[in-house]
Amino acid sequence: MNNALDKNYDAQTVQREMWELWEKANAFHAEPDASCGVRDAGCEDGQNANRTAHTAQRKPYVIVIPPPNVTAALHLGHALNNTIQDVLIRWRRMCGDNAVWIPGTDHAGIATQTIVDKRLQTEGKPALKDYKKLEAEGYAGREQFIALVQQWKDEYEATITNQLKKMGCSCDWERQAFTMDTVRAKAVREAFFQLFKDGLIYRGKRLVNWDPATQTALADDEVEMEEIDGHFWYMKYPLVKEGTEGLRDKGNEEFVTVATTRPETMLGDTAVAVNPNDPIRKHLIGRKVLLPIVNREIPIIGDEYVVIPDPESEDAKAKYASGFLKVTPAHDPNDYEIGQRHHLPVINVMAPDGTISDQHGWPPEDCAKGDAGFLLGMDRYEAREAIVEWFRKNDLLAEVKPYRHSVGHSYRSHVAIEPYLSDQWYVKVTDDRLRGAALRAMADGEGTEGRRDEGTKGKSGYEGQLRFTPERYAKTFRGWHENIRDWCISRQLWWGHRIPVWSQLHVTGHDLNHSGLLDYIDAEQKKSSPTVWFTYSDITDDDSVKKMLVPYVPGSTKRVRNRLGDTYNFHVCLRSDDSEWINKLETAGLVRDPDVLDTWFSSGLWPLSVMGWPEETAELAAWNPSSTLSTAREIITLWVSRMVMFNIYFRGCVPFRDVFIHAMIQDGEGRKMSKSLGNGVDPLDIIATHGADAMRFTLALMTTQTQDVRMPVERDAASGKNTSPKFDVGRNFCNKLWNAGRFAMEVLGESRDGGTKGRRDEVKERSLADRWILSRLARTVKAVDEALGAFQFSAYVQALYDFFWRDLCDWYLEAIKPVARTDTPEGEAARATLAACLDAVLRMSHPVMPFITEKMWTPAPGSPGRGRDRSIAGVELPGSELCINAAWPKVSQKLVDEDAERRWALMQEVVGAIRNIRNQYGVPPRQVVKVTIRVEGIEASVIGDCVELLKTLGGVEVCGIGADVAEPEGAVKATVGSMRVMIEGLIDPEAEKQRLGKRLAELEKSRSALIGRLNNKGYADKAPAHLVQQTRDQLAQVEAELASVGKMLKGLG
RNA sequence: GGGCGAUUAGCUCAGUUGGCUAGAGCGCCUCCUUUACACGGAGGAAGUCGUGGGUUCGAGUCCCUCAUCGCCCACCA
Repeated sequence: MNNALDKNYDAQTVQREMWELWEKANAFHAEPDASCGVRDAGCEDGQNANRTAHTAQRKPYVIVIPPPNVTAALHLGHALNNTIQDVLIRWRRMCGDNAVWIPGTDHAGIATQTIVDKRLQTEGKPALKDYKKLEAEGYAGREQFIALVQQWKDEYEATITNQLKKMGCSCDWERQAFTMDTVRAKAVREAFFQLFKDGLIYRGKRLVNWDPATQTALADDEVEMEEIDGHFWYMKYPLVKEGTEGLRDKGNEEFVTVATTRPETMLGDTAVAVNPNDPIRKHLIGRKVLLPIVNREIPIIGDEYVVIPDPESEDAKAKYASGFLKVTPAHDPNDYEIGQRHHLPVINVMAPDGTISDQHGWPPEDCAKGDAGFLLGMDRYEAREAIVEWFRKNDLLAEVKPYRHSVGHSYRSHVAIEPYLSDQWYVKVTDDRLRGAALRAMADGEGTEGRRDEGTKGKSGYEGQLRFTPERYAKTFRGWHENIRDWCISRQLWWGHRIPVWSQLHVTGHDLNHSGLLDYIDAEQKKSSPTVWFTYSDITDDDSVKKMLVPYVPGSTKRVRNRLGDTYNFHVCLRSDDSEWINKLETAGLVRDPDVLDTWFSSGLWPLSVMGWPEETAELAAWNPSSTLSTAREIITLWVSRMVMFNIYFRGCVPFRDVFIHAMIQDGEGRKMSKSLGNGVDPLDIIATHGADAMRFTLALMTTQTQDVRMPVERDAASGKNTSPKFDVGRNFCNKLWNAGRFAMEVLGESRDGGTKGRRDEVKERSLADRWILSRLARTVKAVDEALGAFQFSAYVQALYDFFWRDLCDWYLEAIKPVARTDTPEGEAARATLAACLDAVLRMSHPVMPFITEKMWTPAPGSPGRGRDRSIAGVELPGSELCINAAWPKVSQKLVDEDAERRWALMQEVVGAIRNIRNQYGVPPRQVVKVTIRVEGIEASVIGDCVELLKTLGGVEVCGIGADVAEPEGAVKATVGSMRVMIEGLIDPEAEKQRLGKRLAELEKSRSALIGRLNNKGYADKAPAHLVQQTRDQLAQVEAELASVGKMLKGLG
């Protein structure tokens, strides 16, 4: 390795070298320290006061990465989030914590499956459809397809890992996890089993968000609303004459008119509703209508959900409403609820692909009663047109109005969601053990109102432990849980954790008993740690639509035994892939559920599963709960919520203490970055053009608490890659740091003491410059600690920037140049101070710019670091081989020196005035000018002590300082507070006299013009007042300048 | 429709219990290749802090109104 820093900073080489150095040192790896966990250590103070560095008892600091989806490479948003996490981890590691950052990836069920399918299609290869066909024919199509997805996953997992490493992420790479690897699979099985056993997982027939394209159910939050230009169709349903039910009186018909945006669902109508408070229509409640096309007779019911029409209303619904609402329980969530309230039949008229069908809940005999046959097999949109056309032809279409409204679309396939009645598995998140616990977990009163069950006496280990930053996101979290519905967890996909349930539907108790299954299960369920658990629903005397699954307790197959004649849907959950049990179940005729789990089920377990749960590992004991979760706000509901509920449920504690919600990165126009817009930026591209440190620095600088980050994107002509000039800031900072380091090392290296001789000097001996810069250092360390503790990454970077560039480089380095290389006490002290400051800067910068700081740490003997202790009085900088492991600087606040700061500020002002004058008069940089300063009182002595500094920084020769120094002839003067700074020799008196004389003439001319105008009676009386005033003001200004110029002329003699 | 956030120099943003003569970076203008750095240095111009009210000795900061933009949630009559 070189002994000195190269002239130019080569980010790419440094990144490679430093990464190898860290890997060789195994610097990222941590082992759990069994003696203490986050949960014991952290409550009283999660942020600071963590100065137990290098002692035996280390506090854990744990971050579990939000696992990126293996669907695609990481983008800038990930770069931001992972920069934040790495900053925190590296900071805490340097503070002496046992810091660990656990990496991993997410299988991202539907997203990955869809992307792989799409790619296969575009490549013209056999795609999902074809494998489904194979599977149907018994040829293991499922396995083959999953193998292809696995390939994709391997590829992208490698890509993502590489990206994170290139960014410098100091994850414990030995602990890399994947949501679908064997350890995580075990956690998923255990969690599912426990929830199943505890009655928190049930099978329900409900309206789900059905994606007819991918043919799977979606969670509520996988549905995106899109504005659609649609129509309102007003359709007339003939009233059945009272007393003549079943007959249609062709001659003298009455109608009710329903309004709908979805005419095709009318096939499944089972009622028409009116508001019981509707004075005009309520009398029709109890009557019946004959549903056109289908000839189904359906009741008119009263339900307050119905909006009473009001054409004047601002509300679109009231404006468009007809007062009659068609009720289609199978195809609309609200109608479904109305149906439940009124015990209406549920008639599903569509197949899973969105075509009209009488095979999925519409009894063929009911369908055959009317004329609906021609619609069977039509796509829902075709059927819509056909039905509208039918109504038109039969003179039953009253009106059509255009209507813009939003419609749910699949976030994957982007087709409109069909509310669809189907059998799905649900987690009963509305249970107080899940939802209630999550609400109670929130800190600072957030969540305490959610505590409804006073029976839970006192705090139970998790309450009030969860804190959001920025705080406002606690509201999002709370609101979500208050309105949550049970969570549909089954997905009709192949890529995912397969649901560990074996079922037999419509089976009699006799059959179950006969196979001996009930005996096996009884025996197993009595064990303290059973492998199987069963539930059933009795479908004999109730339609399965309403019946939920009944979880059963040990020994209670009795009920089935007692009613062997009944028919059941029978479900058995297996805790593990126990082949003996699988054999028993399948012999008995049970079949494994083909569905997989919602991807969020496994990511919800992430903080547990990465620690090896359900095994009682040392990691689990020490590192769950973790310390901080850093994530994007769009994921608070999808992910954070579920982790909190699961962790509390399975382990009785929160999964993490702090949730930091970071900003979103948008493009220059405030749009989301996305592939379709082509405005996405690959972090690797930025690393190539600007360097990893520059990227991290810039991202951290832009991360404020309130604003999303706008990132103007440019296309680099040479590479064709997207980049942004925003990252120049970071690159420039790196460059500056590099060069300041080179300068310092040169100065320290030249001297015999290497900058260590003055280290034990006393404060009183320090020069003003030393006192001042150490005061600034003390303030900076404090500011940086506070910023990082409060997740204020921008403030952290800004404080570094100001101290290093503005104070250290612009002023201190320049100030000490004359003495820095001298073999004097002052020179020694300056070198020690410089070494300490730069060393501290490297340490403080390391979390955000790890590569360059590590590089600058190691190379030269005279340089900071290399195991060398750089401490000086009040500044603790113990030696360390590597920067990554160096102790975080500890600086005494006693170094804050307000007197030195005041003196320095005064000196800076004088220098500023001098420089201003020099610039204005075009004095060449090296030309020394003569300055005289008129100053009184204490300030006189302050400035008097700064003569050398003024000389160095202002390029002046000081001719006089004092209250009554004579004003030099022909001097240029400036006022600084009560001081007067005068520089002579800049003005050629004759030329200046001429210039001023000319100006004097101009001013006098304009003065007489203004006076003339004001003396004009007409003007003074008639012109608008403000104009007159303006003229007066102008005159006053001219007078003032005249006086000034006159004085100057007099001064020139 | 409900909620949250934003609106400060040409651009991107700071401004944490009300005291600001409102800051930074980029860009712009002038000067400078001086032996750490032109990815640099010195200086400069540039804002009635979205609108309209209110509270206060004092408001970018607190309250209300409106406008514009963004996000989240709800909703296929």
